[in-house]
Amino acid sequence: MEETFRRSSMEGLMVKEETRVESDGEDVGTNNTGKVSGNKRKAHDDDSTWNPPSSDQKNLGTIKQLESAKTKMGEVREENERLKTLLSHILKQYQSLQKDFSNTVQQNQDKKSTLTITSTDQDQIQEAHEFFSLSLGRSSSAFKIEEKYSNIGKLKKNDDLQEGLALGLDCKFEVPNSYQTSKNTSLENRSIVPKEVEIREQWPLSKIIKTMRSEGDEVPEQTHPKKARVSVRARCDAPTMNDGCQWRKYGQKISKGNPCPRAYFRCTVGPTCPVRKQVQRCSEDMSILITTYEGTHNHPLPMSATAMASSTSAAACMLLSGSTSSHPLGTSTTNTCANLHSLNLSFPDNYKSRQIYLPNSSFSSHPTITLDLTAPSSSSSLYTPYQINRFPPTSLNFSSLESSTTPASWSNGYSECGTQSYYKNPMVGGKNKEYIPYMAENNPSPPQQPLSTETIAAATKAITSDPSFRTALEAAISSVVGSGV
DNA sequence: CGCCTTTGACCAGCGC
DNA sequence: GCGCTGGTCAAAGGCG
Ligand SMILES: [Zn+2]
Repeated sequence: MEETFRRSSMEGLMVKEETRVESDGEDVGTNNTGKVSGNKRKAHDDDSTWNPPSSDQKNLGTIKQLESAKTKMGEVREENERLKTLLSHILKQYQSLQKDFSNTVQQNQDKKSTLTITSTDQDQIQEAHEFFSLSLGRSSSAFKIEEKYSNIGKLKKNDDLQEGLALGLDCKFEVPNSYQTSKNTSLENRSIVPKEVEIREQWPLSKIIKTMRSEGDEVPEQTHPKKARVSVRARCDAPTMNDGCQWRKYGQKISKGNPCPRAYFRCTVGPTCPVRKQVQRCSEDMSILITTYEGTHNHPLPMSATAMASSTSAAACMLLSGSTSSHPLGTSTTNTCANLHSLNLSFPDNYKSRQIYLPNSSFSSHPTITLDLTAPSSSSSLYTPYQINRFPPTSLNFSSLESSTTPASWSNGYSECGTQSYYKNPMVGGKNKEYIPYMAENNPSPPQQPLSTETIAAATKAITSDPSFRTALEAAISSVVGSGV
């Protein structure tokens, strides 16, 4: 399975690479300025030589065209080489990550050997493996995106582009600097929507959960399925964080124990998008803004919004996947995870890790991942040791990550905040075509019963110790933080 | 005019 | 059953 996927994804990569070069050639060819080494191009060249030799000027022009074509061809070849280098780089990283991951899984298994090893664990591990393979499969399209981006000459939206680039790079594949510079090459091509991603059917999580629940006979159907949440704590003076998405406020409440009202927002990018977020100031420190995301988008997202979105969906997957796979519909779970994780983001190197912990809010019935951007950067305080709760807390400390140059806004514990008017965000109004397909929660990944402590713990541990997950979360936060730039 | 925010009403879950 | 609380709805009004 895994191998199959990896292979197929590799083929996809190759095919796309070739396709790209060819199409470039054709583009160039139609302009009569370029030449590419394929047979196709030779045909073009022959065409040009068939011109009646009536005018020397025409011949001269043809020669000049040929020269420039050669030059361009050289450029294309260079780029091709770069891409190949990049590909091998990615593969190397993938392999090392896979090693890491299997190590982690093994450690996990060892630790759990004292406990009863349930089928859930096995499945989980399997899922995780499948995630890797599938995500690489996705990365082929991601790679395509990269390629396309590499052709964008102007770097106006460089930040967003980087996000887009990173978005495609699953499993912490980092873009080599040499490659990044290659974005300076000319040519214009922005149609960057891999169909394979677009096509994916999209299921609201709640629907899925209900479906799953109805399959499981003993569990009574609940009106509010427990959706995983991602909570972000950041210092922010503005009323809300600008995460690149479009939100409509649909409610406000003064919650108990906090004088500051909690605002409820709903994603309005897609008409049926189930994503919600809650924004509330911390009662202890009013400068801290707590933003809680719930659900995953079922529509394409602006570049600036994808990181956060993928993080939430990844979190949802992470927290919900643990108990499902022992059921007949486990395959769907796997898919979900694959989808979600495939959206993992690698990030431009300059992000310092932050605390990420999974208290799984014992106070609410929602499993929650909390990302704390407010603590001093190198703080290593671990949150909440294990407790026996419905959703046992798990803590993570990411400060040990190697990549570390903190953006100024982060190092202060401050994040960029947008204004309330998200719709004013130039990235959102449809002016930009840098939408990347974002599919998530399109497949069932719900628990059919309350998650067992061990399962959740194992799931969170396994996944969060996975570098790609860390990367994804970092990316998400970074996106939120940097989206306003 | 369309989309937004505001805000009180309403609903469901939960504990007693 | 009742009250509390969190979350959502929807009418009303504002804004560009
Ligand atoms: Zn959405």
